[in-house]
Amino acid sequence: MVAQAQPGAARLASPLFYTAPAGLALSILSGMASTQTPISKLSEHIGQDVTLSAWLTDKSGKGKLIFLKLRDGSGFVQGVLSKNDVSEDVFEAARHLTQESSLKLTGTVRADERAPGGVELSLSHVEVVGGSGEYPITPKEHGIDFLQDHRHLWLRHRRPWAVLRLRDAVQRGLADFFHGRGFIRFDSPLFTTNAAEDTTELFEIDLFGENSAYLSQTGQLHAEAGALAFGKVYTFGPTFRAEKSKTRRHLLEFWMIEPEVAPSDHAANMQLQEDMVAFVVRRVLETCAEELGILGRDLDKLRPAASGHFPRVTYTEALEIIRSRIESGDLPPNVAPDTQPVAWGEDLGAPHETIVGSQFDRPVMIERYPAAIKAFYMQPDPLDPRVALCDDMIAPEGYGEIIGGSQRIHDYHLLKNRIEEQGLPLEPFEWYLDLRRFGSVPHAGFGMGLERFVAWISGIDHIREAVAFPRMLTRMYP
RNA sequence: UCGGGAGUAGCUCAGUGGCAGAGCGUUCGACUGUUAAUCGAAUGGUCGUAGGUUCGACCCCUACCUCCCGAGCCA
Repeated sequence: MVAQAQPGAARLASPLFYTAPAGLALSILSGMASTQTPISKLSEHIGQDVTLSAWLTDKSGKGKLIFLKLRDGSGFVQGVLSKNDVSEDVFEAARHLTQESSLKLTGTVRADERAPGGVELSLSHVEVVGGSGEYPITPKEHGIDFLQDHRHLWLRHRRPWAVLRLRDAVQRGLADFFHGRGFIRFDSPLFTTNAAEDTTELFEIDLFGENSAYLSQTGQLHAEAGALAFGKVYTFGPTFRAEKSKTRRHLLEFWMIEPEVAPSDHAANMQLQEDMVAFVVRRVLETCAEELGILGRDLDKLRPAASGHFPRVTYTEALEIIRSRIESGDLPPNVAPDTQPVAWGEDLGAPHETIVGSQFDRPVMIERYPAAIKAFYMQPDPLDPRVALCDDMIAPEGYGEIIGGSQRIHDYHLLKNRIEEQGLPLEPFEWYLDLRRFGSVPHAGFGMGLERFVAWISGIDHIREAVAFPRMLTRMYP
């Protein structure tokens, strides 16, 4: 069970904070705002006295020295408390500080080779703002189930800190990329009445008894309406898939960015994917050295993707790669040795994607899958109608599919036939067919799963860590 | 849904058909440079749940629950 902080102890430790009259509290808070120094800025204040608010992540002692490991959200630093520098009361109280107590500290910033990060605080005063009970996540090892149960607290630790800051950097990079190219953000609804693909993957929502709706599994169809109105749009938001998948690549609720461009075609669509991924990888390499370092990410495995030039292979070529790799017995370590080759017309499984991905040092795009195994809205290749003008982008290092995209059918009759062939009802798609009745044009787009992308960038082995509070078959709490 | 693995102290795990264990954490004490500090002491249990076999079950059997890994499906 989660240990509770003891409010009584906190009040005792800092009576002023809890009992001060409103006016006084306000002046304290405004004073804090003007003098607080974030840990990330400490290196700009060497030799100066600073005040900061932070949480205690760990503590160790050496007789008349106490080392406080501090975190304030912006970064991490060590504070040193020497018995000679502070009053007996402060030193004695510091000896008994508990993990994750929130503190207000005053001290001198000092460059010190012995400190990780090169900067250290010589503390002159420490005051407890909020006490902490027996904090469950210790500096020792924990299992994933325990950590997930305490995700609300686990977020405070280094690894989630690094991953979720990378997620933020990726999201900002994506927004900058698209706006730099004249896209507008155009967000699709989350309640929908029609499935883009298989209805078994939809979460049904009861709407006041009479009607039902579904949680959106893609924003693409509505984004197509946006593209025909604005030219270049992207939707970005949560999507929901009722897949009973228990793998490192699946969430029930995940965030997807879906650009859609009109007019556009298959070739331009693939180039856009490559440019987007390369741009964001470059951005992360430039701005997130600390986060990548905390995660121990091998940057040499990330750098090739920053320079673009992603290989493209057709589905048919991919089958040949898979067949020859299986025949030679040269399989990646995480692919089962009994993996079978794929016959033309069958879909690729995750192990097959891993085999193809392992051929290259950067993402690879597999294009022109058989139309029969792909979604109804994908444009058939005019040179070979058996295949669709579509592609999947496979991340290296076994991270699997991060993007799926296609040129969309722009011909009214062809689209209507495809909907009917799939056994889907026409009525919910009337608005979608309207897009072809009125000034249709070849257009294309794709969807990228944010958490899969972040997992690859971070080098973490499961996408549940790429989102603050993952929603999975076995996880709805906290 | 299918296949494999696991469930014992707050955490990570060992364990044997016959008295329930270790390390870490926590608490107290020592130590002026710790980095998962070290040293000494204290603290800690419905052995996932229910039933069965047995003189005796944490251990063997059955069912169920939960989690982990993989497959399918996908981003």
